[in-house]
Amino acid sequence: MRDLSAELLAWYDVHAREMPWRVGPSDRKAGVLPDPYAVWMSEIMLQQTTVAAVRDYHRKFLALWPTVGDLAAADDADVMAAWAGLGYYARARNLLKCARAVVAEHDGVFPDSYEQLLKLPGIGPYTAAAVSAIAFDRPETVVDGNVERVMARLHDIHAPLPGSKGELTTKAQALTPQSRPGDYAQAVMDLGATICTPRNPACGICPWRDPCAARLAGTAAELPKKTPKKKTPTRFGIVYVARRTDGAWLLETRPEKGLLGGMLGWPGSEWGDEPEENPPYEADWQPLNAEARHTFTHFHLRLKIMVDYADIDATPLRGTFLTPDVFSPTALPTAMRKVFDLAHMTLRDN
DNA sequence: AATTCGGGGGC
DNA sequence: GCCCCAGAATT
Repeated sequence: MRDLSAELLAWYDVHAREMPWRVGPSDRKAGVLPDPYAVWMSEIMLQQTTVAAVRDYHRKFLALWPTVGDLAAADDADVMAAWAGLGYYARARNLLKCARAVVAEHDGVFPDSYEQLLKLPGIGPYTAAAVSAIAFDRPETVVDGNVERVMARLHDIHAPLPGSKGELTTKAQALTPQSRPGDYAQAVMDLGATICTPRNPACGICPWRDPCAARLAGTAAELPKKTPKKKTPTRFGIVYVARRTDGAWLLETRPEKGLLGGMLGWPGSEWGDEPEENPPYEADWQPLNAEARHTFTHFHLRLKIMVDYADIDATPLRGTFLTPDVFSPTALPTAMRKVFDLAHMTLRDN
């Protein structure tokens, strides 16, 4: 019986991807383990997000808040502003909750077990296994999109996701070695990211090409099967962009729950088929020629933009005028940033 | 089991 | 345009 994990680790020793927060295989063999805080930070940011998109944010967060204690003591608004643009903002809210829980409940030290990690905010089955394996070298099994794809192909499993997740997890667990589990977890994911890719898998140079059932059957490129998803509808909305004579912009912090929760945004209507007009204060609002278009996970959004120059003593019913010393457009989520970029062309500096 | 959460890159 | 991405929380 061949040792598949050992063969993959041999491949990983040569082909491990470079990541700023990663301790490579040679250092790990010398007994070096990464900072659990940096590993946890990377895994939260990497949820449904590419390495390329994460790199600069990870560097910025570690520079602003070098330890979990620093992050736990940070202001919520500063963390949300730093996360702006990365998406899935519940991750940022849970990031803070988790940091504060680690300080309050674990004396500022990340727990090393899957069960303890799983209890923390924002840490689910994947991230608990990843932190436990990568940061503490415990033999936990990571199951992300890469592992699902690799297992579906290795075992030629045609049952569609997400229903087949349990079966794929069982297959992945059976392969997880007791030796070098941290390297192995990263090796399977690297394999999926660089060789066993969604389209055009490079089976010819895959370390698992011989034992791969899908390669033998010629079905690798069509796996994993997924249940079909329905198409995304379009919603419409109106936003009101006001600029005061001193340069301040009228903004509001969105509710904690829901889309773009906890982020800054422009006051406006609900988003639906026919948005109602509800300006934040009475004025001669002027429509902008262009509309802001943005696509979220499950719908397209088109925002009609109304603009107004506000008097210095304007008293809005909703939102707060933020002066340039406390507001930067970089703190806006991308949809709201698109509105800013369009409105700013009209509401220029005086 | 389904839905709700962002945003960008590849094709 | 559609698919994917080191998924989690909620319903």
